[in-house]
Amino acid sequence: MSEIDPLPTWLEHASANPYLPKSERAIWLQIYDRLNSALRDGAVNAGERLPSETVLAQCFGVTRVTLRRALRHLQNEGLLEARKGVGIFARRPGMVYQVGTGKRFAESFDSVEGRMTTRTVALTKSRPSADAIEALAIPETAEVILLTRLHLQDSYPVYLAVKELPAELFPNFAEVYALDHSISAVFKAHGIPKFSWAETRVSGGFAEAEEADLLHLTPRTPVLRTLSFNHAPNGSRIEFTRGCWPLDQVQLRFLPR
Amino acid sequence: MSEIDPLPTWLEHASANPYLPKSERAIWLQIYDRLNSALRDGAVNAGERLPSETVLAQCFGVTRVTLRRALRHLQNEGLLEARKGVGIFARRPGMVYQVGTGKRFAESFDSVEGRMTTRTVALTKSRPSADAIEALAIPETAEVILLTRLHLQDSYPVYLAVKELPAELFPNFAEVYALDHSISAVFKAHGIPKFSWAETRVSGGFAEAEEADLLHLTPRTPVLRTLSFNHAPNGSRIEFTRGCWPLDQVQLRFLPR
DNA sequence: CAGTGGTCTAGACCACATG
DNA sequence: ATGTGGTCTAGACCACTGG
Repeated sequence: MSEIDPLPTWLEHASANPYLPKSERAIWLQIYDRLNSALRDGAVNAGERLPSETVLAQCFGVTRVTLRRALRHLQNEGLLEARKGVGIFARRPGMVYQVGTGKRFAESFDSVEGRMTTRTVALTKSRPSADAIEALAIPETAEVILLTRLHLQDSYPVYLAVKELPAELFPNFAEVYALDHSISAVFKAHGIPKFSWAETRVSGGFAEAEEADLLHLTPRTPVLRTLSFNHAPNGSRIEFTRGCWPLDQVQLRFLPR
Repeated sequence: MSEIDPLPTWLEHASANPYLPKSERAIWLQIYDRLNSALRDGAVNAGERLPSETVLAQCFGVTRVTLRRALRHLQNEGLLEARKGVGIFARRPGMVYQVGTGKRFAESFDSVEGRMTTRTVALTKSRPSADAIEALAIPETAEVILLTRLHLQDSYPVYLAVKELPAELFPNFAEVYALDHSISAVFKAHGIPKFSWAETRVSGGFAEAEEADLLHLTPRTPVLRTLSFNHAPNGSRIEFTRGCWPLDQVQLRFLPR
């Protein structure tokens, strides 16, 4: 940080009345409350960097350990991201994504404000994962196309997808996909003009290092995980997707039809 | 604990070679690994109490702070539950519950091993919550039946449900429900022999104090939350349910039909 | 009452990213 | 070289639970 570096106004206020020492509520929770408000009220903007832990600890009149406890919980809730050696940054407060069923996945984001884009992180071939073997009903010696994509809203990552597809069915995957990064274009080019959603499973987990990096989360942050299956009209299974979502930023919506 | 209280065998082993001081992996993560294995391998049985934090810290040759870090993560994963003033207990490692759609909720647990039971925690009347007002399409001045139920597998809590139903539609709710604690029996008694699932929304969150207590979780543990809606054949909305699940213990499964 | 987990302090060293 | 977050120590006091 620069030489004198003035405190943000929201922090000055906190600095004056740091916390209530004999309150019912633990000190770290009071600090959590204040930071939480500052983040949700917009006193701190998304992407903005917070003062360092040392400075914050001094402002609130506590040890770094106590301060870090508050920070850790805000990270778990997806409001903050810590970058080692760099600083702590405000994430965007959770918007709700209505990821429906019955409709194609791309349409799921229609109701979202802002521009949704997709970044292709990796495209390789490999052996299928254990889940994919079962989901796609292929032998473990088969080859799959492994496609990792990151979905962004206004250049902000909100969803990480790792897809596995039977390589045998899509000999020209890379070529077609390169054109406009569209999966359905690949399907169409291989004689599958329509495909339909077969099943989705939702569970919870914790962000691995790479997931955290791509999603701008602190490692080991809780996340929502999805397993999805698509099949062709003839019933053959053509796509298996593992999804990873920041826990607070998504609301998955399922309708009977 | 009793006077001399011998260490469990799995701990003795750890005690001898506590951790690798100059390893890549952080000390607390190495401790996490050991405890994790002990819990998943069955070296510690579900419901069993661990030695106190002080004892564990000594065994692993670390401070309580470091040990507690490992414990906290195991709590987040639903493997441990800390009870203040009492001790730390092993939870049952996560089983997967296939909570389907299209079928009635009770059937969702059919595939589960062990005996599923339901405990009625509370049954009162009150004003509808904000979510319920929208979900049930009732005015905020209306009255709802507020029903809290805990679902157990072999007397182990796996799912907490808070239901809201328009009181107007079910004048004899309490009487009928008292007979065999069945919701569908109540519906039937009020002229609704059939009802169908309308929608489910899934999101994440963190266990409140009461939720944690009922589900045998440590407070602020990450959980899966569901919002479900049921309606009668004529389309009127008759039930709104908020569900809370231990993050690791559930896999929600959604099919198109 | 004694033992437990929950909280907090005041230091310290490290790996990492940036200029 | 500097400042950052990540880790760890060695104490301490508290509120709670159970016998």
